[in-house]
Amino acid sequence: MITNTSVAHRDHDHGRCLNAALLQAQALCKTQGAKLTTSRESVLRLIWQSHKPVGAYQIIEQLSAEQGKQIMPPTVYRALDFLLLQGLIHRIASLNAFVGCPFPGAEHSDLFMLCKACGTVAECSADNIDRAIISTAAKSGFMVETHTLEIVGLCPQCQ
Amino acid sequence: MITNTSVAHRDHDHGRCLNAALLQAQALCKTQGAKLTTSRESVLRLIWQSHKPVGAYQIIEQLSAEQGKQIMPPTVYRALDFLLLQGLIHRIASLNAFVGCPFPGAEHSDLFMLCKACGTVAECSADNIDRAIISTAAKSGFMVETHTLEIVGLCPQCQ
DNA sequence: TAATATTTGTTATGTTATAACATTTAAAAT
DNA sequence: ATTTTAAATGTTATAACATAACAAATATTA
Repeated sequence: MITNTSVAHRDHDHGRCLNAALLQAQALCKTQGAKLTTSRESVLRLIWQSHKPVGAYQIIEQLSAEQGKQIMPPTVYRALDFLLLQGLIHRIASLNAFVGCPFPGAEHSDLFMLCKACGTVAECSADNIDRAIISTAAKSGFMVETHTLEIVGLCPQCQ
Repeated sequence: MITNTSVAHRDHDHGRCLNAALLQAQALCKTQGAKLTTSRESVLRLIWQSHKPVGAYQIIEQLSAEQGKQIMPPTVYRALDFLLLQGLIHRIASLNAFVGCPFPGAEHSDLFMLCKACGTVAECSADNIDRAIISTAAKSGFMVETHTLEIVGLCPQCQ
């Protein structure tokens, strides 16, 4: 099991999360031959401003403010598509929002713990859950390809 | 484990699904003191036209055609809200679409198996997965309230 | 049958996301 | 170096999903 819960749902020096995410992104893109352009990196940085999922239009607004000119939706959605493709961010379907992936590059299934009090999200990859899902689906003859698991509740700090 | 996979993902007489769903809905609403009005029942019937999730605007379109007049979004969204509240339908977050609940009234957690080939969805409630989710979250000190689990893959018929 | 609560109708708008095509920038081939 | 090609970005418009706010009608209760 890998998870960032001990960081995301606790007090921590978030600058380190941000730094690590950007460095990892640069490294990952280099090995993949993918171009982490300025605009893409800006979007990634905004997403990593906290552990709370960020909506596309929030990004548009902040990016426009930063750059002193109106940024259009396609600009941001294209960056988001790129970041999703590279596995640098995830989309939280139940919120229509995006969050940084704490372990990009590493093979993992995604499970998100959304705290309904503070809004932060921790990610976790748990083999036992994956196995339970695959075997349960198999009982119905269903072949699993991917899955989305979003858990809502209270994080340790908010209980 | 309860599931409708042996129906949803197989050839079957769908008229029986539709009938059962409507009868169950009427019974459930009666015991709950909730009013299953004509308009609400129409929306439920449209959702149960198949095991494929239906978008709100698809419902608006079909309902408008049925009734020979333009139905407005709030009408449909209000019906959807009612049906969701009564547990008669579910929302599939990753698709922004709605699907009928095959076992309304029965206490169950929701797990959806979406076939990416034929588009049908089966629902399943599996204790082992629920337990795995709760215990995994607990390891992080996270208290689970609800969860959304949407599995994408191939149904038995489409493999 | 009057008062109240619930449901539905209506208008307008908010929010999220993409299509289509033009322009610019970067990379590869000559 | 310069042409060719591919990739990324800019721009305009619109599609798709969802709700706020208030008016009118219908059903329930007192």
